[in-house]
Amino acid sequence: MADVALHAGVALGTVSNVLNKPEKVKELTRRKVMASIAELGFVRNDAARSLAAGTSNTIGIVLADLSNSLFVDIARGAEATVRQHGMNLLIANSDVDLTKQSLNISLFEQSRVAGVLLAPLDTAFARTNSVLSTTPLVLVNYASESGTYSGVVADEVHGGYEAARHLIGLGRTRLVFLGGPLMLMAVAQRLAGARAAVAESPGVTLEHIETRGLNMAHGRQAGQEILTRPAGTFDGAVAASDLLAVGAIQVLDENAGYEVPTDLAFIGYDDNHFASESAIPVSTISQHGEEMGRAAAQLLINEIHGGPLTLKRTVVIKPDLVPRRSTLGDDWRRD
Amino acid sequence: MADVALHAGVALGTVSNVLNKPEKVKELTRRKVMASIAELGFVRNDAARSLAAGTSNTIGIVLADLSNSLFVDIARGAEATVRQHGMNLLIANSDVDLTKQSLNISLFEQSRVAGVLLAPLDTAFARTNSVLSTTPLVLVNYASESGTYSGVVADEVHGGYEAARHLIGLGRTRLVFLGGPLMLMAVAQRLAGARAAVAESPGVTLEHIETRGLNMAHGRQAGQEILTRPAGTFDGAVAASDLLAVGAIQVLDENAGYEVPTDLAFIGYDDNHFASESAIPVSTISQHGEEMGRAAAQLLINEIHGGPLTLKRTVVIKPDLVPRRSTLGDDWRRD
DNA sequence: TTGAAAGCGCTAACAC
DNA sequence: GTGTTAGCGCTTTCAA
Repeated sequence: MADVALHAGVALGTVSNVLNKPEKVKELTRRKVMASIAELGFVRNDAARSLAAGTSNTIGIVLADLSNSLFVDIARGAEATVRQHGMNLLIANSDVDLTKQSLNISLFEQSRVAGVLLAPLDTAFARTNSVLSTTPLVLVNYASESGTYSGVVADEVHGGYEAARHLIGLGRTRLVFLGGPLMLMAVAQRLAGARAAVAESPGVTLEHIETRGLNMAHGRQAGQEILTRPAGTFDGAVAASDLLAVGAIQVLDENAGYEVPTDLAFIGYDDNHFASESAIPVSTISQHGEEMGRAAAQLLINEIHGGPLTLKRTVVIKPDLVPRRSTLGDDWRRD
Repeated sequence: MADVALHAGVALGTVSNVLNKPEKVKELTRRKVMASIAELGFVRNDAARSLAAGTSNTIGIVLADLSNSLFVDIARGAEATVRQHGMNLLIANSDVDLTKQSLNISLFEQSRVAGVLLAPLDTAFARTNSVLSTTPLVLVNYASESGTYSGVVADEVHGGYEAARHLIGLGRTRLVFLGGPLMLMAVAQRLAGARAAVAESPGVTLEHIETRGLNMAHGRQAGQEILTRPAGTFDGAVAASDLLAVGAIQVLDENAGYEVPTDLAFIGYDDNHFASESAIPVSTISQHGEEMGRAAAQLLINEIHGGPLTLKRTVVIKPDLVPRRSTLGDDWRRD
């Protein structure tokens, strides 16, 4: 920076001002300095900057699983908001590993980012021992039970409710809920929501087939399970994830007897990028990942500016129904 | 750090040594210091550290598109190698935006990471103006034409060749290549490989249906195109991406007349995570993203340790055939 | 506006 | 092994 000052014939402090408070510098001086910066290929050392300034302008986000499009959406949304505030977003992937998650959090702490967004595994944030002393932390997709942190969550109960309502609205009365393990809060809540919808609809029943996970293989198993029942046992299915739905539908599809959605209408959950692209586009509940990311970033930025005593709050984002062919049948038009 | 030293009753320098060169400190002292660190909740300031040390221990990776599983795989592989060397990996997403890509690179430059991995868009790295003055940079999935940078690429020509060979080996003789635009180097090379395989097989023909992109919608259009031809025009198809293949297969599947793979065997490209999970699991060419990531990270680390005069080299990773039902039919067994 | 100077928290080289 | 000290490159007073 001294070189730049020399080259531009100004004081070192002025160069700093050009970079940080351009409005405090005469336009002409500013141009001169900028020119020198370009000519010398100068790149400001952010380590020194944040050491001296005591604050960084980057925010870190720790994602539970980059293979899950929900988290990618969250990151995308967070980035938009962060950029809007002139800050940058750096991503760390925990890859469904609690140890890595802790590591990543402390990595960001060490590098003194302005704040951290944490999108943990459903059950995984069970008291991450890394106690963020000073770094502001906002949770995404997981509620801080103790109210220690602000956070953004999707209203899973509502999502489950909407899914079941949709089927009931289509005249389905013998529902089945596919999903598990119930240890996963999100699954339990979706099921609760579906149950609530059924409870308020006389004549509608809901059975729960518990799966051991939420991916496509589990979906196939669930599909097999459905096939063991007498034909017509169910006429509507809510799956706790799109993958589950797709897997189950495949099995049902291979074994003539159950046609989707005629015999059995299916709705999934997550709005996974390929849910709309499978053979039978799957109706689903979208959690609006980008919106969650944006909201979380906003909360974090508030906290960064507001200091540690900023009121902690939890923003709840209502998921929405995205009906497709697996419930509407041919009425559904592909774009 | 001074606090820790005081608390532990040692000198400040000793605390530094405990953190950086534990072997230079007596075990007892080390434990005392660690205890104080824990008790005081001390977190080392990495900004100061890298400022003083002149080197950071984190590596940044700039990814073209987090929604593309190839890039996620690359990141995962890179992280494994980076961690193995005691360093950390931070991810930035360019989101298919050249401007963001440049921004992300300079972001990493500014924060003085030890090195940068860049996985650009196919054609997008056209002379990114950010000239990394000092920061070592290694390319992934894109070859530096000028030999300025080391890099890791998949052998696209070989991949295309293998795909076509697979179909020819199954007795298919009237092939079609789906893919485009040819502006994309990867597509052009895959096509070239397929052509090479056809050229060495007398009696086998290859037609090219050019698409305007590589996603599922383009695949559907290509499928329509195939349907306009007389039945039996083609008996084998190589698609430049899995999404393309899945889209085309869907269209063919809906319009009885073409059964996959009986009438038309299909092979895609990328080993996209859902290629194996679509209704008809799609045979594909896997680019071994994780391996590419590992190799790139290794090259970068070599360069970091070896200094700027390290020999630049390009590692080529051969993609492999992953046969599934869309070519093998019922012979293929789902796991 | 400008120039000078005091650190930010840590590493590394040096004597002890 | 341990304690001391001079910076790393920048921001930010403060007086001019």
